Amino acid sequence: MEKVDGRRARGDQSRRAVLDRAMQLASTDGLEGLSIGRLAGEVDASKSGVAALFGSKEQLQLATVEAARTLFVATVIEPVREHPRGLRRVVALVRAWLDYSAGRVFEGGCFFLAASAELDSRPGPVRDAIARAIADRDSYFVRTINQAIDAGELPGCDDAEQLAFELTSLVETANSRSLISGSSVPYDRAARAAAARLTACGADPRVLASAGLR
Amino acid sequence: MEKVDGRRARGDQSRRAVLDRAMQLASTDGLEGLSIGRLAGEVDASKSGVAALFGSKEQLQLATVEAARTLFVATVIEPVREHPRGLRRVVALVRAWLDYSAGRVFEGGCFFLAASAELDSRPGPVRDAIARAIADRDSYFVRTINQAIDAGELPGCDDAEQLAFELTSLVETANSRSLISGSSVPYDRAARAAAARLTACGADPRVLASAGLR
DNA sequence: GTTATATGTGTACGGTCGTTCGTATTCTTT
DNA sequence: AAAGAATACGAACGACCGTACACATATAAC
Repeated sequence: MEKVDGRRARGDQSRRAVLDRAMQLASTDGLEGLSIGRLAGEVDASKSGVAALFGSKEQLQLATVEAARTLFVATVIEPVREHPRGLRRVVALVRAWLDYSAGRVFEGGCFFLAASAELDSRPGPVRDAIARAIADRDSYFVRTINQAIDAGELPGCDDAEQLAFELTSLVETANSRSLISGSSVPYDRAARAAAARLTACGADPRVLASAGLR
Repeated sequence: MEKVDGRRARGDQSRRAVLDRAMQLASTDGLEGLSIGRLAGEVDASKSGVAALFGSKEQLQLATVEAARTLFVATVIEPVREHPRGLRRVVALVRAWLDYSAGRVFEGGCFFLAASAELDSRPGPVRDAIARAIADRDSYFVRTINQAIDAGELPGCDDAEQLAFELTSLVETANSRSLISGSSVPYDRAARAAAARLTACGADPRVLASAGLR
């Protein structure tokens, strides 16, 4: 007998509908490009209604970032956690991250890369939220790599942060280059480079191949 | 006896003043964030005057991209061309590119990375201009690497495009990570990774060290 | 049943935007 | 000297923006 608050339930549903659109819009037009009026039109609601649901544009942007974060975790992180700790999970993460980008879970490619580039130099709560999300993602990546190192599956690697930086750079550049050139080749280049980098660290080629990293 | 057109000379000077500000503004607030009125205020001109100088906002954006391209060439490409062809020039390019980003020639970091991320998914002439500038820069990079390969200075490298992609990804990620985290560490990571990547190709460590790539 | 709370709508306000028009001024061309 | 072109300005336009307020409605809490 869960206590359901019909008001909140309805409101949450409306918020979700708006946020679903807002994430896509923000990934292509930027978080600053979000417009309450336009958003309201796209979900068949009134402008003042949408404004009331979020309070202000900045709060709408923050909610959009949080929704994107949740979607990223559900799409990339959660599935990866089903792989065993160690190298397997590292390569699964790289593969899932590339697929998330290439699969255009967000119309405009990786949400956080777009948002980061947009708000890079614009101080404020929204920028801070983006920075935090990226820092969290980074630290998860580093932890995952460290588990592989601890398991002895990357004997040639002594700096997890450095390796994380390099693998991240491949994924992110594949994303942006694919978008601007309209080609999927960058994803192949990134996968190939990631495989080579991990091989140089002594990773088992069979594990790499199992994730399609060649 | 050069024929000077006082009108055009004056107009060009005004345009230059506007574009100098526009490049900086666009690097932080985006090309879409450019506003004719705001720009006019910052160079002490009238809104309609600035509008007349460029015709339309889109033409102002295109002129801004062209100005940024020229500045990039003057800052990064030209100095690098004074180094001899081959590996020396490759490492000089990587170093100059990192320095251009870290030195904040544009307040918002690399202009083209910011513009590319912003206009990724927004078809139009401005996006096309960005895409062209990036493609040109890429092809120059590939050509430079091929010269080193032809000179036998990268015996372990058989795919210049792949190497260019990887080095580019390091520079660009150093840029964006430095901006969002407010740290210069990413530049060190990128330099270290670039050095390792080139060393793996058989590059002379002394040449790498001469450009501060370690 | 009454009061409080959350969702929604309609309307209006002040502000900024890009663009246009009329006009004055300066410089080039003829 | 006259005509034309390029700068520059001020004013005004219509459109959209975020926000605020009044108000109606539905649900929860008491």
